[in-house]
Amino acid sequence: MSHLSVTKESDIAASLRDAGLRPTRQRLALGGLLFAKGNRHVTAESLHQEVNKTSGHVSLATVYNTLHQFTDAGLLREINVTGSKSFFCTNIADHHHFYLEQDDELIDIDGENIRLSGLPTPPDGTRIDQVEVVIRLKKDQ
Amino acid sequence: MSHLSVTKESDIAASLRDAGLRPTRQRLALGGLLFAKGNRHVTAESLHQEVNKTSGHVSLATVYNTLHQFTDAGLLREINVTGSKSFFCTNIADHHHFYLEQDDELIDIDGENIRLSGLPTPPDGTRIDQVEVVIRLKKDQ
DNA sequence: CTGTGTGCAAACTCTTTGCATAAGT
DNA sequence: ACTTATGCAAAGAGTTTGCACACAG
Repeated sequence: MSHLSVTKESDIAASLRDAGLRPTRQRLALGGLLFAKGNRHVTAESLHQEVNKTSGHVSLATVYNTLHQFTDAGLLREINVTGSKSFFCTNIADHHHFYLEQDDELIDIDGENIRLSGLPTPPDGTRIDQVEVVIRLKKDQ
Repeated sequence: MSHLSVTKESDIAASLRDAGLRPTRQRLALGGLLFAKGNRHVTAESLHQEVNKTSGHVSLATVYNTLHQFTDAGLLREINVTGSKSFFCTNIADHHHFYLEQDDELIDIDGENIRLSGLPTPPDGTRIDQVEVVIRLKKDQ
Protein backbone atom coordinates (compact mmCIF):
# COMPACT_ATOMS: atom_id res chain seq x y z
CA MET A 1 0.00 0.00 0.00
CA SER A 2 2.50 2.65 -0.94
CA HIS A 3 3.47 5.20 -3.46
CA LEU A 4 4.99 4.12 -6.66
CA SER A 5 7.99 6.25 -7.37
CA VAL A 6 9.83 5.66 -4.16
CA THR A 7 13.40 6.71 -4.66
CA LYS A 8 15.12 6.65 -1.33
CA GLU A 9 16.16 3.25 -0.07
CA SER A 10 14.67 4.01 3.33
CA ASP A 11 11.27 4.48 1.70
CA ILE A 12 11.58 1.12 0.02
CA ALA A 13 12.49 -0.43 3.33
CA ALA A 14 9.39 1.14 4.84
CA SER A 15 7.15 -0.13 2.04
CA LEU A 16 8.54 -3.60 2.51
CA ARG A 17 7.94 -3.51 6.23
CA ASP A 18 4.41 -2.28 5.61
CA ALA A 19 3.90 -5.34 3.45
CA GLY A 20 5.27 -7.60 6.15
CA LEU A 21 8.46 -8.26 4.23
CA ARG A 22 11.88 -7.96 5.82
CA PRO A 23 14.01 -5.45 3.97
CA THR A 24 16.75 -7.81 2.95
CA ARG A 25 19.62 -6.90 0.66
CA GLN A 26 17.96 -8.74 -2.23
CA ARG A 27 14.56 -7.13 -1.80
CA LEU A 28 16.06 -3.69 -1.45
CA ALA A 29 18.11 -4.19 -4.59
CA LEU A 30 15.11 -5.40 -6.61
CA GLY A 31 12.81 -2.78 -5.13
CA GLY A 32 15.37 -0.11 -5.93
CA LEU A 33 15.46 -1.12 -9.56
CA LEU A 34 11.71 -1.49 -9.83
CA PHE A 35 10.49 1.61 -8.04
CA ALA A 36 13.25 4.18 -8.51
CA LYS A 37 12.59 5.04 -12.12
CA GLY A 38 9.08 5.60 -13.50
CA ASN A 39 6.77 2.83 -14.60
CA ARG A 40 8.47 -0.32 -15.75
CA HIS A 41 7.64 -3.69 -17.25
CA VAL A 42 10.00 -6.48 -16.34
CA THR A 43 10.14 -10.23 -16.61
CA ALA A 44 11.81 -12.41 -14.02
CA GLU A 45 14.63 -13.03 -16.46
CA SER A 46 15.15 -9.37 -17.40
CA LEU A 47 15.13 -8.23 -13.79
CA HIS A 48 17.51 -11.01 -12.86
CA GLN A 49 20.00 -9.88 -15.49
CA GLU A 50 19.62 -6.26 -14.48
CA VAL A 51 20.13 -6.78 -10.77
CA ASN A 52 23.20 -8.87 -11.37
CA LYS A 53 24.76 -6.16 -13.52
CA THR A 54 24.10 -3.31 -11.12
CA SER A 55 23.64 -4.43 -7.52
CA GLY A 56 25.13 -7.62 -6.08
CA HIS A 57 24.06 -11.14 -6.94
CA VAL A 58 20.45 -12.29 -6.53
CA SER A 59 19.43 -15.77 -7.58
CA LEU A 60 16.71 -16.30 -10.16
CA ALA A 61 14.57 -18.21 -7.67
CA THR A 62 14.70 -15.25 -5.33
CA VAL A 63 13.75 -12.91 -8.16
CA TYR A 64 10.67 -15.05 -8.80
CA ASN A 65 9.83 -15.21 -5.11
CA THR A 66 10.27 -11.48 -4.71
CA LEU A 67 8.19 -10.58 -7.76
CA HIS A 68 5.35 -12.68 -6.41
CA GLN A 69 5.68 -11.27 -2.91
CA PHE A 70 5.62 -7.73 -4.32
CA THR A 71 2.61 -8.65 -6.43
CA ASP A 72 0.78 -10.12 -3.43
CA ALA A 73 1.61 -6.96 -1.49
CA GLY A 74 0.02 -4.86 -4.23
CA LEU A 75 3.27 -3.24 -5.29
CA LEU A 76 3.28 -4.89 -8.72
CA ARG A 77 0.78 -6.20 -11.23
CA GLU A 78 1.31 -9.37 -13.22
CA ILE A 79 0.39 -9.28 -16.92
CA ASN A 80 0.12 -12.19 -19.31
CA VAL A 81 0.11 -11.51 -22.98
CA THR A 82 1.93 -14.51 -24.37
CA GLY A 83 1.44 -18.12 -23.46
CA SER A 84 4.90 -18.34 -22.02
CA LYS A 85 6.43 -15.73 -19.73
CA SER A 86 4.81 -13.21 -17.39
CA PHE A 87 5.42 -9.50 -17.23
CA PHE A 88 5.37 -7.56 -14.00
CA CYS A 89 4.31 -3.97 -14.17
CA THR A 90 5.16 -1.31 -11.60
CA ASN A 91 2.11 0.74 -12.51
CA ILE A 92 -0.60 -0.47 -10.18
CA ALA A 93 -3.09 2.22 -11.10
CA ASP A 94 -5.96 1.28 -13.39
CA HIS A 95 -4.47 1.14 -16.86
CA HIS A 96 -4.08 -0.95 -19.98
CA HIS A 97 -1.40 -1.97 -22.44
CA PHE A 98 -0.15 -1.84 -25.96
CA TYR A 99 1.78 -4.98 -26.77
CA LEU A 100 4.42 -4.67 -29.47
CA GLU A 101 4.44 -8.17 -30.88
CA GLN A 102 7.73 -7.91 -32.73
CA ASP A 103 9.60 -6.50 -29.74
CA ASP A 104 7.74 -8.50 -27.08
CA GLU A 105 7.32 -5.25 -25.19
CA LEU A 106 4.53 -3.58 -23.23
CA ILE A 107 3.59 0.10 -23.24
CA ASP A 108 1.21 1.57 -20.69
CA ILE A 109 -2.07 3.16 -21.70
CA ASP A 110 -3.46 5.43 -19.07
CA GLY A 111 -6.62 3.91 -17.62
CA GLU A 112 -8.71 7.04 -17.47
CA ASN A 113 -8.44 7.59 -21.22
CA ILE A 114 -10.09 4.34 -22.17
CA ARG A 115 -13.75 3.81 -21.55
CA LEU A 116 -15.48 0.49 -21.97
CA SER A 117 -19.20 0.45 -22.51
CA GLY A 118 -21.66 -2.32 -23.12
CA LEU A 119 -20.05 -4.76 -20.73
CA PRO A 120 -22.46 -7.59 -20.05
CA THR A 121 -23.18 -8.36 -16.42
CA PRO A 122 -20.96 -11.15 -15.14
CA PRO A 123 -22.54 -14.55 -14.49
CA ASP A 124 -24.34 -15.02 -11.18
CA GLY A 125 -22.12 -15.57 -8.20
CA THR A 126 -19.16 -13.80 -9.73
CA ARG A 127 -17.75 -10.32 -9.53
CA ILE A 128 -15.28 -8.47 -11.69
CA ASP A 129 -11.77 -8.73 -10.37
CA GLN A 130 -10.00 -6.85 -13.13
CA VAL A 131 -10.55 -5.63 -16.66
CA GLU A 132 -7.54 -6.08 -18.90
CA VAL A 133 -7.31 -4.48 -22.30
CA VAL A 134 -4.36 -5.49 -24.44
CA ILE A 135 -3.97 -3.89 -27.84
CA ARG A 136 -1.64 -5.96 -29.95
CA LEU A 137 0.42 -3.91 -32.35
CA LYS A 138 2.24 -5.04 -35.45
CA LYS A 139 4.92 -3.00 -37.14
CA ASP A 140 3.95 -1.54 -40.49
CA GLN A 141 5.13 -3.27 -43.68
CA MET B 1 -11.73 -18.80 -44.61
CA SER B 2 -14.87 -20.71 -43.79
CA HIS B 3 -17.94 -20.89 -41.72
CA LEU B 4 -17.73 -21.83 -38.12
CA SER B 5 -20.36 -24.38 -37.39
CA VAL B 6 -19.41 -26.90 -39.98
CA THR B 7 -21.03 -30.15 -39.12
CA LYS B 8 -20.57 -32.48 -42.00
CA GLU B 9 -17.19 -34.13 -42.28
CA SER B 10 -17.06 -33.31 -45.96
CA ASP B 11 -17.35 -29.61 -45.11
CA ILE B 12 -14.45 -29.89 -42.73
CA ALA B 13 -12.43 -31.65 -45.39
CA ALA B 14 -13.23 -28.79 -47.75
CA SER B 15 -12.21 -26.16 -45.20
CA LEU B 16 -8.95 -27.97 -44.66
CA ARG B 17 -8.25 -28.17 -48.35
CA ASP B 18 -9.04 -24.47 -48.69
CA ALA B 19 -6.42 -23.85 -46.04
CA GLY B 20 -3.90 -25.98 -47.90
CA LEU B 21 -4.10 -28.74 -45.32
CA ARG B 22 -4.57 -32.36 -46.27
CA PRO B 23 -7.69 -33.79 -44.65
CA THR B 24 -5.98 -36.49 -42.65
CA ARG B 25 -7.73 -38.70 -40.14
CA GLN B 26 -6.25 -36.67 -37.27
CA ARG B 27 -7.23 -33.27 -38.65
CA LEU B 28 -10.73 -34.47 -39.45
CA ALA B 29 -11.13 -35.85 -35.94
CA LEU B 30 -9.90 -32.64 -34.30
CA GLY B 31 -11.83 -30.44 -36.70
CA GLY B 32 -14.94 -32.49 -36.04
CA LEU B 33 -14.66 -31.92 -32.32
CA LEU B 34 -13.81 -28.25 -32.67
CA PHE B 35 -16.30 -27.12 -35.27
CA ALA B 36 -19.28 -29.42 -34.88
CA LYS B 37 -20.71 -27.93 -31.73
CA GLY B 38 -20.98 -24.17 -31.16
CA ASN B 39 -18.15 -22.01 -29.92
CA ARG B 40 -15.58 -23.75 -27.82
CA HIS B 41 -12.46 -22.99 -25.82
CA VAL B 42 -9.93 -25.78 -25.66
CA THR B 43 -6.37 -26.25 -24.57
CA ALA B 44 -4.02 -28.65 -26.30
CA GLU B 45 -4.28 -30.95 -23.32
CA SER B 46 -8.08 -30.87 -23.09
CA LEU B 47 -8.51 -31.48 -26.80
CA HIS B 48 -5.98 -34.29 -26.66
CA GLN B 49 -7.94 -36.04 -23.93
CA GLU B 50 -11.20 -35.48 -25.72
CA VAL B 51 -10.08 -36.81 -29.09
CA ASN B 52 -8.60 -39.89 -27.51
CA LYS B 53 -11.87 -40.66 -25.75
CA THR B 54 -14.08 -40.24 -28.78
CA SER B 55 -12.25 -40.64 -32.07
CA GLY B 56 -9.11 -42.72 -32.50
CA HIS B 57 -5.70 -41.89 -31.13
CA VAL B 58 -3.98 -38.60 -31.94
CA SER B 59 -0.64 -37.74 -30.38
CA LEU B 60 -0.23 -34.62 -28.28
CA ALA B 61 2.41 -33.25 -30.66
CA THR B 62 -0.05 -33.56 -33.51
CA VAL B 63 -2.72 -31.80 -31.46
CA TYR B 64 -0.31 -28.89 -30.95
CA ASN B 65 0.66 -28.85 -34.61
CA THR B 66 -2.93 -28.97 -35.71
CA LEU B 67 -4.09 -26.23 -33.36
CA HIS B 68 -1.39 -23.96 -34.73
CA GLN B 69 -2.14 -24.86 -38.33
CA PHE B 70 -5.83 -24.15 -37.74
CA THR B 71 -4.89 -20.87 -36.08
CA ASP B 72 -2.63 -19.88 -38.97
CA ALA B 73 -5.44 -20.75 -41.35
CA GLY B 74 -7.78 -18.42 -39.47
CA LEU B 75 -10.02 -21.19 -38.19
CA LEU B 76 -9.07 -20.66 -34.55
CA ARG B 77 -7.89 -17.86 -32.32
CA GLU B 78 -5.28 -18.28 -29.63
CA ILE B 79 -5.90 -16.61 -26.28
CA ASN B 80 -3.49 -16.16 -23.42
CA VAL B 81 -4.84 -15.30 -20.03
CA THR B 82 -2.44 -17.09 -17.74
CA GLY B 83 1.31 -17.20 -17.96
CA SER B 84 1.27 -20.90 -18.64
CA LYS B 85 -1.06 -22.56 -21.10
CA SER B 86 -2.83 -21.22 -24.19
CA PHE B 87 -6.49 -21.45 -25.01
CA PHE B 88 -7.77 -21.88 -28.53
CA CYS B 89 -11.13 -20.42 -29.32
CA THR B 90 -13.35 -21.49 -32.22
CA ASN B 91 -15.08 -18.14 -32.32
CA ILE B 92 -13.05 -16.11 -34.79
CA ALA B 93 -15.47 -13.21 -34.95
CA ASP B 94 -14.59 -10.06 -33.07
CA HIS B 95 -15.32 -10.78 -29.44
CA HIS B 96 -13.91 -10.72 -25.93
CA HIS B 97 -13.77 -12.93 -22.86
CA PHE B 98 -14.73 -13.40 -19.28
CA TYR B 99 -12.12 -15.43 -17.49
CA LEU B 100 -13.30 -17.41 -14.47
CA GLU B 101 -10.16 -17.50 -12.38
CA GLN B 102 -11.24 -20.29 -10.04
CA ASP B 103 -12.33 -22.57 -12.86
CA ASP B 104 -9.62 -21.55 -15.34
CA GLU B 105 -12.38 -21.18 -17.92
CA LEU B 106 -13.21 -18.71 -20.67
CA ILE B 107 -16.67 -17.39 -21.61
CA ASP B 108 -17.28 -15.46 -24.81
CA ILE B 109 -18.52 -11.89 -24.78
CA ASP B 110 -20.03 -10.84 -28.03
CA GLY B 111 -17.83 -8.24 -29.68
CA GLU B 112 -20.53 -5.91 -30.86
CA ASN B 113 -21.82 -5.32 -27.36
CA ILE B 114 -18.60 -3.86 -26.04
CA ARG B 115 -17.47 -0.47 -27.15
CA LEU B 116 -14.04 0.93 -26.41
CA SER B 117 -13.55 4.66 -26.54
CA GLY B 118 -10.60 6.88 -25.87
CA LEU B 119 -8.06 4.53 -27.37
CA PRO B 120 -4.81 6.42 -27.86
CA THR B 121 -3.28 6.29 -31.33
CA PRO B 122 -0.66 3.56 -31.56
CA PRO B 123 3.01 4.60 -31.77
CA ASP B 124 4.32 5.58 -35.20
CA GLY B 125 5.09 2.73 -37.53
CA THR B 126 2.65 0.38 -35.85
CA ARG B 127 -0.90 -0.65 -36.52
CA ILE B 128 -3.46 -2.39 -34.37
CA ASP B 129 -3.48 -6.10 -34.94
CA GLN B 130 -6.07 -7.04 -32.36
CA VAL B 131 -7.82 -5.65 -29.32
CA GLU B 132 -8.23 -8.14 -26.52
CA VAL B 133 -10.44 -7.48 -23.55
CA VAL B 134 -10.29 -10.00 -20.74
CA ILE B 135 -12.53 -9.50 -17.74
CA ARG B 136 -11.25 -11.54 -14.85
CA LEU B 137 -13.99 -12.83 -12.61
CA LYS B 138 -13.74 -14.08 -9.06
CA LYS B 139 -16.42 -16.12 -7.41
CA ASP B 140 -18.32 -14.35 -4.66
CA GLN B 141 -17.24 -15.08 -1.07
C1' DC C 1 18.37 -17.08 19.49
C1' DT C 2 14.28 -17.73 16.38
C1' DG C 3 12.08 -17.38 12.42
C1' DT C 4 12.38 -15.77 7.67
C1' DG C 5 14.77 -15.44 3.51
C1' DT C 6 18.02 -17.12 0.12
C1' DG C 7 20.50 -20.09 -3.16
C1' DC C 8 21.07 -24.04 -5.53
C1' DA C 9 19.64 -27.84 -8.04
C1' DA C 10 16.12 -30.71 -9.18
C1' DA C 11 11.50 -31.11 -10.58
C1' DC C 12 7.55 -29.64 -13.08
C1' DT C 13 4.37 -27.87 -16.78
C1' DC C 14 3.57 -26.57 -21.20
C1' DT C 15 5.32 -26.51 -25.67
C1' DT C 16 8.46 -27.34 -29.60
C1' DT C 17 11.59 -30.12 -32.39
C1' DG C 18 14.22 -33.97 -34.95
C1' DC C 19 13.77 -37.79 -37.23
C1' DA C 20 12.02 -42.24 -38.76
C1' DT C 21 7.64 -44.09 -40.28
C1' DA C 22 2.97 -43.66 -42.24
C1' DA C 23 -0.42 -41.78 -45.04
C1' DG C 24 -2.52 -38.62 -48.64
C1' DT C 25 -2.83 -37.43 -53.61
C1' DA D 1 6.12 -42.06 -56.43
C1' DC D 2 6.36 -37.88 -54.15
C1' DT D 3 5.31 -35.04 -50.57
C1' DT D 4 3.34 -33.93 -46.44
C1' DA D 5 1.80 -35.48 -41.85
C1' DT D 6 2.30 -38.13 -37.74
C1' DG D 7 4.23 -40.16 -33.51
C1' DC D 8 7.53 -40.65 -30.33
C1' DA D 9 10.89 -39.28 -27.34
C1' DA D 10 13.99 -35.83 -26.31
C1' DA D 11 14.86 -31.10 -25.64
C1' DG D 12 13.47 -26.50 -24.52
C1' DA D 13 11.59 -22.37 -22.01
C1' DG D 14 9.68 -20.55 -17.96
C1' DT D 15 8.57 -21.38 -13.42
C1' DT D 16 8.24 -23.76 -8.85
C1' DT D 17 9.88 -26.38 -4.97
C1' DG D 18 12.74 -28.76 -1.18
C1' DC D 19 16.11 -28.27 1.75
C1' DA D 20 20.50 -26.67 3.89
C1' DC D 21 22.61 -22.48 5.08
C1' DA D 22 22.53 -17.37 6.00
C1' DC D 23 20.72 -13.36 7.76
C1' DA D 24 17.36 -9.90 10.10
C1' DG D 25 15.15 -8.72 14.25
